[in-house]
This record gives sequence, structure tokens and C-alpha cells, in this order.
Amino acid sequence: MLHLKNVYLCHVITMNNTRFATAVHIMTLLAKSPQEWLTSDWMAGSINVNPVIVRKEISVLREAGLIISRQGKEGGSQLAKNAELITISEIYKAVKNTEVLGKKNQNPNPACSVGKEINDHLNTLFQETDQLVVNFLGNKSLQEFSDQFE
Amino acid sequence: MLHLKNVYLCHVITMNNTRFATAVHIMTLLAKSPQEWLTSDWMAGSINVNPVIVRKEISVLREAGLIISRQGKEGGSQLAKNAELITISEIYKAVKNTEVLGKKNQNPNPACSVGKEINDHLNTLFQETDQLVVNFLGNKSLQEFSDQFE
DNA sequence: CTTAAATGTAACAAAATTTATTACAATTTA
DNA sequence: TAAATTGTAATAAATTTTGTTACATTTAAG
Repeated sequence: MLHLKNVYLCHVITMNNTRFATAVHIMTLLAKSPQEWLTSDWMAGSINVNPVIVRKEISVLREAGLIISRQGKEGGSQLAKNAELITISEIYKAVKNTEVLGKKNQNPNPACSVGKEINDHLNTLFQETDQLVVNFLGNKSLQEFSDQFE
Repeated sequence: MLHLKNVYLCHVITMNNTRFATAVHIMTLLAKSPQEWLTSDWMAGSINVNPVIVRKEISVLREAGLIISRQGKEGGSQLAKNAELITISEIYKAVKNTEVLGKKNQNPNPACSVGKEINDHLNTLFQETDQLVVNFLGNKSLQEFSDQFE
């Protein structure tokens, strides 16, 4: 039997979370009120999550160049560019932190011919799948998405 | 000795981000040794995870009709059909229990026009994306995948 | 008949990740 | 100066994922 002692090294942040849904919600709110400076507290009330969660996600979207913010009284956030010019894939790429097919096992057995190569082949498959999703979302604009709402 | 009927209920395998990777690893091992009965302990040694994790995943793959198992001494698992006839999407669908774009927020504010509709529109987007991935993986056979290994 | 090796799976424990909360400095307007 | 807000660190709570133990059951072989 080929049994290695298990080593717990996995610190990969995964995507079993609401970050994409939260980010799309934020971006839709901003797209619906392009002239206003929406506050994190107000957006948190629409999403129904803690305002600090919203501020953290805004921080990520801002670093991706999708949002601008201003501090202080009368502060808030706006889209950095027209919603026609923002694709859903930009939002996805900003918040994405794992591949769509999940994570790989960390220490497959190198003494086994399958264990030795599996992660190389899974990497190829996972990356191709990610690219497919990015291309798909790249054809959808934030404007189109937000236009669906009444 | 009590002879209780051994009923295997409550199959809830919780969300597992390495589940697809583990399942593909198992299926590749089986595809590489089509006439052997591989044991869960041996496969666990190749993947380098706990044997019970492997048995749980085998149970799911068996229910999906992809694997057959036999118990007792000399027991183990085999593919239920030729690797040419198994697609990667079948493996994906068997183990998948979340959408590729993640989770949705559970209680967006129904008093907000965006909060009220967001999950309907996200559902459409998430389902379309899932279908895209399934179609992509449906064009790849297990045989092709395992043929990549030396 | 007995023993050994394997599956099947429940129950529980541990680890990792995600989400929420608290606190407060800094910024900005009035 | 006061009020409202962002930005972020630190930490706690909740949830999910992964691992472990235990043991009934099944099967082959001596």
C-alpha cells in the first residue's frame, strides 16, 4: 500500500463564498445611480450583509479600477466608468481567488505514476475551464445586466 | 450478535472543494487498471488523503453509475463502463453541489428594487455558466484524460 | 468455522475558510 | 468643532471542509 503520512499544508483560499454575488450586487446598485455617491452602509442594507464586508469588496473593486470612492461626510462610491464599458468578467476577475473547478489535492503521491502527474493535467483542465468562463462573462456588460431590473 | 439490517442512510457528503480533483484522480486510477479491483486504501495512498474520504467519493460515483464495487476480501472498485464512454462532465456532475460562480447572498433586501430581483438574475447567469462548463467537459472523455499519463 | 481483508457509513473531531463585529484613526463637509 | 463617512486592523463567530475512529457487514480462503 502506498500510504504517505498526511501533511496539512493547504492554505488555498477557495471560492465557496458570496464574493462574486456581493460584487455584482454592488456594481448593479452603482450602475443604477451613476450620479450618486452611494454609501457602504446603504449598499449593505440592500445586500443585507455587514457594511465592513461591503467596504472590503469595494476596496477590491476600486483596486481593479472599476469603482472610485471619496471619504468623509457626503462620501461614498461611484462607477469609475460607464456601465456599458464594464464587463461582468472584469468583476469576476477582480474577486475571483480560485479556479471554477475547485482546488487540487496538495500532495498526491509522487511514487505513483498518476499521483506524480495529476496536478499538471488538472491544471491544464482547470485553466482552460476558467478561460471559458472569463470569455463568456466578457461578452456581458454591466449595463446589460442592470438593464434587466425594473 | 445482533443482526440489524445495515441501512446506509444520510449520504450527506458536505461541500468539498477538492472533490472534483479527488474524483478525477480516482477515475484515472481505475481507467489505468481496467481489469483490477483497486482498494480505497490503495487509491487513498495515491491521492494522499484519508481512505474514508475516498470511500465517500466512490459511493457518489457509484450512485452516478460510473463505478462498480465489491465488498469483502479481494474487494475494491472498477469502472462501470469503458473509459471511452465516460465524459469528464459526468464526473463533474456527480460530485458538483455548488455553482461555479459561488453562492448567492441569502436575504437581499426586498424593499430595494435591486435586492428584490438580484437573485433571479444571478440564478440565470450562474446556471448559464454552469451549463457552459458542463458542455465543455462533456467533450472530454476519461480515456483522453488518462491517456495523457505516461 | 474461523480468520483476514475489505467495503459502507455513522458519529465525531479538527482544521480551514467565510462572514460578522468591534474599534478607531483619517478624511471631508458644513 | 461636530457629524458622517471611508479604510482597515483585529478578532470572534459561524460555516464548510477534511480527517479520524469505530464497527457492522461482506467475501475469500485456509
